[in-house]
Amino acid sequence: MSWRKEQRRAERGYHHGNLKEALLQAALGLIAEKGAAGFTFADAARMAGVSAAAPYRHFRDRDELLSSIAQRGFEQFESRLTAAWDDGRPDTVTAFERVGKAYLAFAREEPAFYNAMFESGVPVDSNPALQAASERAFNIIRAAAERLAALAPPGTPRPPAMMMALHIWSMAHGVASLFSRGDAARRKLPMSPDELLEAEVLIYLRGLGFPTDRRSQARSAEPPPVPPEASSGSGVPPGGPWGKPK
Amino acid sequence: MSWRKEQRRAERGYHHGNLKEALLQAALGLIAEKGAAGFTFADAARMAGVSAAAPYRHFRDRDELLSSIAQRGFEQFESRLTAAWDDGRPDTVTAFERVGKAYLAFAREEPAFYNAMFESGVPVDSNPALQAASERAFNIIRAAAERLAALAPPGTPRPPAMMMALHIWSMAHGVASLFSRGDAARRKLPMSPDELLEAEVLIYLRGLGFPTDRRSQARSAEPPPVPPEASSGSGVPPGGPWGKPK
DNA sequence: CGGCTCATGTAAAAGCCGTTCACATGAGCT
DNA sequence: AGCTCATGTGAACGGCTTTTACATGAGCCG
Repeated sequence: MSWRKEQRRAERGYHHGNLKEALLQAALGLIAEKGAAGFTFADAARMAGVSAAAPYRHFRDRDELLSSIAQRGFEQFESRLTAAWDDGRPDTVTAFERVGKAYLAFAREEPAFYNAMFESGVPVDSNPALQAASERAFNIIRAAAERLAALAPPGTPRPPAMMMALHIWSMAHGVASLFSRGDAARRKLPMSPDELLEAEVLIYLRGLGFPTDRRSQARSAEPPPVPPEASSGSGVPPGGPWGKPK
Repeated sequence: MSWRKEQRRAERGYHHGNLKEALLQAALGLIAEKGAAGFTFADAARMAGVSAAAPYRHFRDRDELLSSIAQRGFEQFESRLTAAWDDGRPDTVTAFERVGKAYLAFAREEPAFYNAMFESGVPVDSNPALQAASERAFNIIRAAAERLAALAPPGTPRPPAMMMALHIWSMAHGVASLFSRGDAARRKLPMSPDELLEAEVLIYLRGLGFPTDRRSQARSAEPPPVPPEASSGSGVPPGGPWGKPK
């Protein structure tokens, strides 16, 4: 009856316009605030200005909303990782590290998505689209690992790219999940999560025999002739991947 | 009124005997079944055979129960890690890898505890006792890293033990959280989580310059005279830390 | 042994949430 | 204008959390 309601109806088109989108946005905000566990279907409805039953016209239940958000999260995640990887430019190792940073940045800047994707208890296989999105995201890491593996110094056995990808993923997820979540109470660290992960990945790559000091890394993705000293123990950059934190 | 109730009263002593313990056990079972998110205070009360209000005599609210379980989890975790570390016997690297395996074993065998500790959204600092227990557990890893760092091959800069500990923790947590949770739907892997983590840690240690083939590792914790070839690139075990999975 | 007291448990109630169902409404088509 | 179907509403059910007033019986004190 109130003119306010009429006006709102006018602003948006039909009934609500696009309740589905509004609910997704509201849920995203609520999850960012109170976590996926604290998020409530009714709250999202209230925030969108509709009754508590309305959301059921767009989502089978609360879990489906969560799953939709997780799916969207994986899609954005994929595009961020893709951009960071930038097809291995300017060189494979640099791009690889950028992917690691992008992983952490996503966890930090999109806590709601990250929460829905990895910490909400939504099983990845609850929804084929979700599963597919998750795999597409992982495939970025996998493709990067593939390129990196191809650069393995000759003479040493070539590491399986899949394994490398899983290792990198576990490191990034471990750091993000333990140390890199914004406002929520987390552990105290002697260095930033970014630095922590960067050092971890560098040490790991060195363990695989990759030269990890920038000087020896050619700018092209094509394997340059590796100077023999680069894969020996003395190729360690002075100070190591750690060193004084800035 | 029912004789059944009377009998139960007889079996246990006073009122219930030890409701607190019964509630903790019930909650543990429920969390193992349905996850920390699905666990309900009322269910635990029902399982213990008391009214829904009774638990409030022992826990301020549901969160405090969860936090108590997380605390207990960290205590058991600490004792498991301590046993696995076994003060670095028979040699530091072997013991170190055993700690990694113990980490995964705990996540796999005590999903309820692991869930409450790391995935329930309970902030570590919600309870000083919880925080302390968590730190004690981490200190095991830290102490192990300290011993390992002391073995760093001479000539190379010594890695900070704290950083190593954080790296190892993030790897173990990453693998456990992404791949190593029992019944819940998880990703498919080309190798077991244990193998994945073992390879990851070995590569990492090699990246720090540690000799990682067993032959070159003395049984004592005292640094043996490191043969110079052990820290060079040719010290790689044939096949690398991966190789055919058994 | 009798009675007091306090910890421990119960019942009932308020408030919230998820979910369902019958019903209302209005957008777009004929 | 009228039909129809997608979309939103209101009311209702059961369940959960938490609080409050009340019950009970264990252990102590005389």
